[in-house]
Amino acid sequence: MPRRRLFVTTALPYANGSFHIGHIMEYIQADIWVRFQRLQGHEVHFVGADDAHGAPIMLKAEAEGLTPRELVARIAAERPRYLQGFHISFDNWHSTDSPENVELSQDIYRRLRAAGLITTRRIEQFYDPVKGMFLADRYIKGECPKCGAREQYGDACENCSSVYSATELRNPYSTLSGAAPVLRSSEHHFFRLSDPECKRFLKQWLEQPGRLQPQVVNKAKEWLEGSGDRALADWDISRDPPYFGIRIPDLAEEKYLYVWLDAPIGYLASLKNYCARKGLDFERLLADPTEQIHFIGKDIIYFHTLFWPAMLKFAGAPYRVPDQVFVHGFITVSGDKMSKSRGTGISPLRYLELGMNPEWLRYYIAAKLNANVEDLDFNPADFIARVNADLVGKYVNIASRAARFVHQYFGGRLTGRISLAADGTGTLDIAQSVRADFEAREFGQAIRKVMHYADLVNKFFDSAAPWDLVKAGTPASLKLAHQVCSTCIHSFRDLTVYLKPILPELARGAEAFLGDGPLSWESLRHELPEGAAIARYQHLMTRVGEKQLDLLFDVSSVPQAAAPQRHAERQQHAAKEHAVGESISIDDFNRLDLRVARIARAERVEGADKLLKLTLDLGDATRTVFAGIKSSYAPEQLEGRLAVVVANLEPRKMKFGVSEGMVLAASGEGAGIFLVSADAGAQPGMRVK
RNA sequence: GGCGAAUUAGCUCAGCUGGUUAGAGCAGCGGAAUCAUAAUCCGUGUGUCCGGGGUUCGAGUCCCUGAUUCGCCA
Repeated sequence: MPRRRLFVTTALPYANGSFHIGHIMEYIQADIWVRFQRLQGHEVHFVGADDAHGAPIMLKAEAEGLTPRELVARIAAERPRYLQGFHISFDNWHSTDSPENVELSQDIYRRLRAAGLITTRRIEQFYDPVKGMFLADRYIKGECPKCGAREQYGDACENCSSVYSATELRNPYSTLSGAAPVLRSSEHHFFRLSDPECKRFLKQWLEQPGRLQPQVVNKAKEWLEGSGDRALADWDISRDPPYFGIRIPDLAEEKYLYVWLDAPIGYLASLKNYCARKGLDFERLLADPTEQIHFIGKDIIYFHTLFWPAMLKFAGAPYRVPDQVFVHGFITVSGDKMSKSRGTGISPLRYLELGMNPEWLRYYIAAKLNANVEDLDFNPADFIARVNADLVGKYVNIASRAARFVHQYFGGRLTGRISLAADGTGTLDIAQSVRADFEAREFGQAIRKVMHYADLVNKFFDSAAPWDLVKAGTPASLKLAHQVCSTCIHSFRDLTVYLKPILPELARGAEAFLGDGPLSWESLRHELPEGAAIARYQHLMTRVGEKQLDLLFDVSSVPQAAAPQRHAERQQHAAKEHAVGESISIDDFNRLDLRVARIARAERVEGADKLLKLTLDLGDATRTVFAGIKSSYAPEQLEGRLAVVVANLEPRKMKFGVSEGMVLAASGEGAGIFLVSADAGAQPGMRVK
């Protein structure tokens, strides 16, 4: 097998927020593939980076009183904890806000300009006169020109789902300052994606067999070959100041490259930074026969199958077009889309903080991943069953049950293996097919085969019953017992090789037990020698506890980070997460039992920073509720007031007592909590709807 | 609204170009064993393969149509 050289990346996370479970899933997928390739003996360079530029970061930093760099640095500082925590084996982690990226981005821009693929033209856009900046659609709201719905963003109406441009909104205002935006023109730079030569190249690139998943090719071709108003448009790649980004070079006027142009170049910047660190030649490393492979989510197919290959192609050598782009779906939790606001998301940090084994998650994700662009569902009960049954019950159990005999009766030394089945169909040779599955990212299929193998070994052990053989105590029965147990250990070693890309730490423990040094795919070709000594068996993995999962999902006890937001993307309306939640039916609403309550008593709580203890009169009942409103209300202000309470909220045990409901209050980004009250005349116990 | 994808056992999912009584793991139920982290082994599935039409000797698999869900686009 020729040795391959692979340059592998994962999508760059936007540096305005912590990693969420979706990022971690992608890293796990890529990491398993990368580790598999390394076990094959291939040369792999696996890099990531923070995507640091763009308006959202600039504005968020400003809101927090930081410079964009300070904000990005804060986020960057927490990355290693996650990456190490989940055993992601990046060779390098860098940032798009780096000298390498400035150099490469400007170089690519210049080359594209020289190739005649950059044009400029003046366009009119809304401008916020107070804030002094141009406004992207998601920073403009107004009334829908079609149906008149209020509070709609500048690109589409959530009410009637019509699409328009921001300038068509009625009574538009800037969400940044509240000011009415004014039209202002400015010169923009465009990448001529619609150039016939460019389209021809993309078509050929897309159709190259084996490059992309078929679904992805279809999607990209839809965009590429659209006609009329669906035709592929040129790509606006410039932004006016103020902007946190990379200057457009050779221009007197201050203009910046759009963040989506410099973001993927960050892959190369990270590689270049890595090369400098390792004393490698960047250009040589990029050149043939290196395969350039990107793992991405389905939300950014557009950028990675159109813009990115076109940029690289027409920038020319040493840049090279991606050889493969592997697209995965999203992770859902119990069938629900990940949603921080509903608390169904899994916090990777919390997972680690609870001391949960990262390899449980790696295994579970691997077991459910295939090469399709399909969403993957995290189901807690399934997670427990899968991990405990497969890893502890089947795989680890093999070593555990066989090792004792080897030590007790055979001096801790192995003999050769025998056939697993009485009929001689024996050693199950799944090495080739498991290898093909890993290569094709059909991890679920690989695991199915591996676990089938583990099943066979357990059956073999059971039917051979070495405990009876040693009891019989004849030389022949002892010899057979030795062979049976040794065979299990040999098989356990095979299984460990197969699982090593997924479970690197567990494999380390198994390697220590087997005493044969680090395992690789090559290890499958020879077995442990006659008389090889194994170490005493120690537990390799504990079971997942139900309680741990309860804690993982008990989001009410941890403050949730704000939903991380990607930067401007055509395909994603990230900003909506901050706006109105998804719609619910009237039945959903009716499930809430909201009642008017009179605050009979309000007391400070000893030892609580934020809580007040409220005794509520609901007309026919009295409730005790702990409310986190201490920062805004003195207890004596509250007594006698009317409030609105969620009466059918599950009682919640808190440090200071049981809270039997929740008092409604409003709060925003700034300080201040504002209790919702009922107008005079309302009586305690009245239903609110 | 247009285009596309999905819908298979309680759960998570396999089922290639249509072909014998539709599968796996887990859960459940019944049993065995006791080496092993109560792990393991044996037995056990009457599933409108989303609904309805059609093509065919034969359809989970092809065509049409409807429903639901989800994307992309307008």
